Amino acid sequence: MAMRNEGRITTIREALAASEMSRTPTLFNLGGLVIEFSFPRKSHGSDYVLTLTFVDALGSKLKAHVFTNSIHHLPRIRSSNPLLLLTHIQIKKHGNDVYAVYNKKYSSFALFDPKANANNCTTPYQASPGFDIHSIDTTHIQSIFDFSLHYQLVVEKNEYLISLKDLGRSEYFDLLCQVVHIENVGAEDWMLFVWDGTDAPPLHLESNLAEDDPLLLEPAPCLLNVSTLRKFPCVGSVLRVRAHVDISMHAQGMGQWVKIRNMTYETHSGLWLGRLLPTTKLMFLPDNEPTVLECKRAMDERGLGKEGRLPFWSNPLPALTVIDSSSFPFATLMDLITQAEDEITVRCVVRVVAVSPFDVEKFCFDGRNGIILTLDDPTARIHASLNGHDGGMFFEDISSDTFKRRKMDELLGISSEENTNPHRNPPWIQCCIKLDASRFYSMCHTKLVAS
DNA sequence: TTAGGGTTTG
Repeated sequence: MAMRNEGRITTIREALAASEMSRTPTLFNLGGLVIEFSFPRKSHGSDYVLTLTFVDALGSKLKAHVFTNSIHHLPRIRSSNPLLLLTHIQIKKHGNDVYAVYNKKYSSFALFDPKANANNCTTPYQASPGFDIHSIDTTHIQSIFDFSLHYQLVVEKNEYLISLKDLGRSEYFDLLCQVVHIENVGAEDWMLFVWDGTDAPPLHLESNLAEDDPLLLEPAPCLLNVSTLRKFPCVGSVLRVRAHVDISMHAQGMGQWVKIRNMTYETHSGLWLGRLLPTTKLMFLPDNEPTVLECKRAMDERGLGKEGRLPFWSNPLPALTVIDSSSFPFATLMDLITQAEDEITVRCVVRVVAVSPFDVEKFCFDGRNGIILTLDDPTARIHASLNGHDGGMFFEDISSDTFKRRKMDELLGISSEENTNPHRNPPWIQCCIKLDASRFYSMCHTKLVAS
């Protein structure tokens, strides 16, 4: 195969033009900044594959497909816009799409973090075995380094880009968000925790409440310890996103902003669960990217006091409950979960998504006896007890079991035409919740309105 | 070789 200009790095534009003209396959050296990439995965052939898009010093973009024997030999993109050098690369066409193909037999690559080595452009953080920096004209490398230091990535907005508050609007979507945590939840299963400061919409639930089912607290099995949860934001929803690929080698420090392109979602027991697709692409964004700044500004406007603690979706608040004291501070359920103090009572706006026992005739509020309520807000879901004196107070104005049943149905969003509506939509209520020294939650100072 | 893709009413 013919190599064009050995040692020289060609511009993308030049390589495309030359490959168009040439009748025989030609190899090129290319260099640029990686702006988007797929997760590493097994190809349908014998190799592992990762695709990426890079931009060169003239602003041209090109996709590259990298095939290697081992998943560990694929490029690792660990920061926003690393510098990529590709040598002995073939340009191929598929329909109207043109892309670079990395062949493990004769191609090589190297990745540099220009921000980490501004003064040393010859030390890659990762290189394929065949890579030799001395085979490339260093003046070309320097020009790409210079370009990288001034490059400002700007996310192109399109109709697929949504915020978490728009979740469910389309089956496939893009998300611009901050990664707050990554957890390995099985051999090949990873969970990504992402946040953009907005509240995911409340979901409808199955009307058919299984007997005394307190519902799941997480959309998929994944237990996080309190120290991890304490690093999560307390306002806005943190979406759990399931990934069936090893995302560990791209794992960033907490707080990295990303654009996830082409993902989807599922729902489980009224909880959102995002899902990465084999075609999902990731873009690391610098903290000063304009769309990121817009996101942060919206968060600042929401404020962090009382207003910021009220679910975006709870206005107007139906008057189903009253509280007997307004002296407790407003909090989200995540405020409560991550609370460092031993004991505290707060005011929350939540939905009652389940109750155990379901049968009101089994309700008993003697001493420590009571019921378990499953409460959620845009930030979390918890089990809270309602017992003893607080339980008595909650139902103080509700005398008969028939009335109690009607009020509980109202609270759980069960429609009176039971057989016609398969879903229920619990209304928002205000309540007080106490966290005790054993980290149990209980509802208190709250009363159902008898009407 | 593999992937490629903004996605299916047959």
